[in-house]
Amino acid sequence: MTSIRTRFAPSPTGYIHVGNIRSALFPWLLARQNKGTFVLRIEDTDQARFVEGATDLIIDTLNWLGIDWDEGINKGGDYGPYIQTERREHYLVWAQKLIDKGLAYADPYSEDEVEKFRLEAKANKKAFLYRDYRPTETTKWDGTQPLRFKVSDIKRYSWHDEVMGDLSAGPEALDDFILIKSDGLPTYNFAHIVDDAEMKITHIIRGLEYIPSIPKYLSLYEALEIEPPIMACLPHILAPDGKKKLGKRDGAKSVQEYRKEGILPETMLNFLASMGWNDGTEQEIFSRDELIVKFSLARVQRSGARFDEQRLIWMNGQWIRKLSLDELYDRSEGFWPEPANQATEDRKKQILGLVKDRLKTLADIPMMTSYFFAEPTPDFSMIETNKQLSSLSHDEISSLLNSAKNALANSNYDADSLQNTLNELLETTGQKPGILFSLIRLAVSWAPFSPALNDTLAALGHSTVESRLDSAITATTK
RNA sequence: GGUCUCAUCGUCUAACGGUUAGGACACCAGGUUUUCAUCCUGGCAAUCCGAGUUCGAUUCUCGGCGAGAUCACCA
Repeated sequence: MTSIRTRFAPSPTGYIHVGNIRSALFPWLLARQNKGTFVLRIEDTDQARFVEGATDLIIDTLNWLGIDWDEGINKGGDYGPYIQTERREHYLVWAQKLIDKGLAYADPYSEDEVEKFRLEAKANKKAFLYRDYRPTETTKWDGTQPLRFKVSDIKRYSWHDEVMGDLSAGPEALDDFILIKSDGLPTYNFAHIVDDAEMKITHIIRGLEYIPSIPKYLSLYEALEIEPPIMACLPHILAPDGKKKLGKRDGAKSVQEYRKEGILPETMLNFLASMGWNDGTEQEIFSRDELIVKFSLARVQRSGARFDEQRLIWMNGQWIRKLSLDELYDRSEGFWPEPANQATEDRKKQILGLVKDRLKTLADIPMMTSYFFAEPTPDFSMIETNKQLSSLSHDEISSLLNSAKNALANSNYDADSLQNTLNELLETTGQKPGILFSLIRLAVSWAPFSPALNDTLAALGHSTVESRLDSAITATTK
């Protein structure tokens, strides 16, 4: 059996959004699972929509996710080039085969004329088919006109789709579509067939918006005498707040945006895979390696799935807790608050370990940790609005803080002895933990929440705690 | 309008034709004797409608309704 070769073939027309990237993930999983080959090809035949730098963005995104390719751009391979605009001669060779067989002809009409046909068909409430207007006589194709495919076998096509099952479509789906545009570049419809054949792609995996076009491809495969590869169409990912296919127009976020919002690549991979796929068990969290082992096209869902950000964030929390501290630290680069730049790696890891259970995204790091690296700004309204603390008078507050300061002065400042000190303090002051600990917590952090008090104090250290308590006492006494 | 596809809790989903229709997110309540979170318990909540096949249908068939995709010199 020949080994599996799959591909991802994006167009460099802008950012990759989360809906697109799944058509990279699934073929990649399939290739890795079968020790096959994954190819990255750039489909840049639409010059009008070409966006400078888009290819780099695609590469960055794939790199971040850990979706690596064996052949293609930046990698080379035996079937290159892997950029369509560099493959013009390849398409011309195949086009010539069709011309020689009388299965391709020059389109004599202007765009306006074709548009008129289209409107006419619409007015008659008929589907527009170019072949209804097929010219009886054509001139030799000189490369300045569009080259059209001449469908010769108008019939119903049936084929098998690895995800959708058995599909079929009637003759209405067949037409004389354009193979090569008047600018000399092929259309997707032609180019991908040539490329996939030359690159020996065994499985084409793409979105289900291609289903209506597949009969056209099948008729072209026949004309070209190419054995069609295995095909699989993926259900759409739908916008979070609608039922429509997720698209840039509806504000679909790019993968990079989620990256900036502190989503881990592990989460993204896991989440995208589990939208429309599951292994039949109750497992929710899958690592990259587990996905590679367990993935199968046969278990891909047929209906569309909404992109649920709440679930994404939940899953991110799961992954944050699952990663080792070192792994998490690696992922945290670029998310630390400004003042943390002065801190050592060990110090940052220590703090990260403290807040790990509290993080939902990496973007929470500054809010959770900044008071460990810089003086917080006291905000006494936090005391006034606190349910437990609001009833305390200024005198009571400064007296409690003073007692705390005195008691803590003798502590060793490790988490255990601090806890002992704090417990003793509860007894001597006769206060409830909810009051005493909340007050100390606020006075040293001025944050809405923080790790366990003893851990927080230990991480801050003796002198910092003391000076923050002093400031709080001074401010209260005033 | 033509062609094509899809259909289980609000959301993501599971269920050889036989289950009290399961899990997860979200939400609600409680516990983990400091906040926030983590973690643990419990709760709420679904087979689009109608026929047919069958002893038995979420599952198979047909018809509706509904939703989506597509009908480019875009991919």
